[in-house]
Amino acid sequence: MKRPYHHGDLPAALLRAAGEILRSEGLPALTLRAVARRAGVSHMAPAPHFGDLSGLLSELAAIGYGLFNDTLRQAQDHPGHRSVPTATAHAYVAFARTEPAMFLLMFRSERLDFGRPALAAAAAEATRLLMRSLPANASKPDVPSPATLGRAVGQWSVVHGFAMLLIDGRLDGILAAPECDGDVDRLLDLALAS
Amino acid sequence: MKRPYHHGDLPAALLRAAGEILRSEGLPALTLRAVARRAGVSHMAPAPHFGDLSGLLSELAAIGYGLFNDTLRQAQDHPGHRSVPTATAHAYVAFARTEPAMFLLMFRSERLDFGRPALAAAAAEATRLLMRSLPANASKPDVPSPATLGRAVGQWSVVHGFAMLLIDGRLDGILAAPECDGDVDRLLDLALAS
DNA sequence: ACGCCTATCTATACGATGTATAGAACGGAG
DNA sequence: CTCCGTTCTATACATCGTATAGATAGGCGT
Repeated sequence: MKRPYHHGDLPAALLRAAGEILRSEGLPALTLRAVARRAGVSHMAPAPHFGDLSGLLSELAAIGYGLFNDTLRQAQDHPGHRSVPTATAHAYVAFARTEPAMFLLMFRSERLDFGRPALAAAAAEATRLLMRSLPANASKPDVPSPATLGRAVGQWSVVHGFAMLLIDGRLDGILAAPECDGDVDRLLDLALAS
Repeated sequence: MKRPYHHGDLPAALLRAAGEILRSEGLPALTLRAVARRAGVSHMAPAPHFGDLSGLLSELAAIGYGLFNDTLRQAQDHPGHRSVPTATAHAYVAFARTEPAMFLLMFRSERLDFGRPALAAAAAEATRLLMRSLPANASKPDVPSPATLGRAVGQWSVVHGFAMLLIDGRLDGILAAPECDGDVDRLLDLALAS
């Protein structure tokens, strides 16, 4: 049962290990050496595939954006009883709640390299999906009116800020209030209604 | 010109050095050893005063919240041509733009210890100021109506999300568009108008 | 005035991390 | 079959946070 010298598909195995560590132990535990340990290789094995740490984190974040985009797409295709923008907002917050560490990794650009094609494409697709959920400018869809632009940025900002504050525990006190009774979706609806 | 063995007021000197490093070199450069180096003491000198790293970061964040609260207060007392909530929003974003590293430190609770009285008090005062900028519930100011609660959380979320996305560079593409022409305040006004 | 006691600061050590480098093992091209 | 580049290992180094032990100084009781 000796592992062969060449792994076969080490990049995929490393990304899988990184994802597991990120989910189970959080962002601070996501180190290069820990990933290599979990994948059962030496701590310098990732180098030929990902370069340095930011390389691995960026590829992992690209995968995260892929899942994120899937979530947004599904919410927009099947908004249920909600409007499309509201459904998108709930999907956004739900992703941040389900995968908080991944969400933080994705929106913490300091350790990420957006020069990587995979990450750049996935992140661009995410913003495209977020902008799509808004009523387009009829005359020229490529050049949105200031009002449309403001609505897009405003919508994104509310949802992103809500998710960030929520993950950071800043809304815990408010969530405990009897008005929402710990119901995050209800509080989000209240916030969106303003 | 030999420095005495006992510094005199090492805690203040360390916090000053930490603030300088944070401003000039950013959050990742803010290490315990770097702070001690800049203050001219051994790297274990901070321990008796701040305990571990999170202690020093928390006290520095408390100072940051103090400046932040001053900014908010001044905007609310002298809103100028803007409404009080809008002036508060602009002050919020202006602080994040002027001191991005400090802003990130303050809203990155993972390395902070909110058990520290100074930090807990300063952060609580910040949320109080943010909630104050909204029309209070006339009948029972302590128990806000759901609509008021929603408006408070919504307002905070937009502004926080806008600031976070801005600092992270996520709005750079939109800012370059001709509608706002790089004017952050204008884009914020558009976002708030939605 | 004197001696101890505690807080403060230094020196040293240890494990962990990211990265650079050199060398070993493999796989495919000629 | 040989060579060569890719992949992986082994080792080394600087840096970080922290634990521990020892040096220094200021304050307090006597």
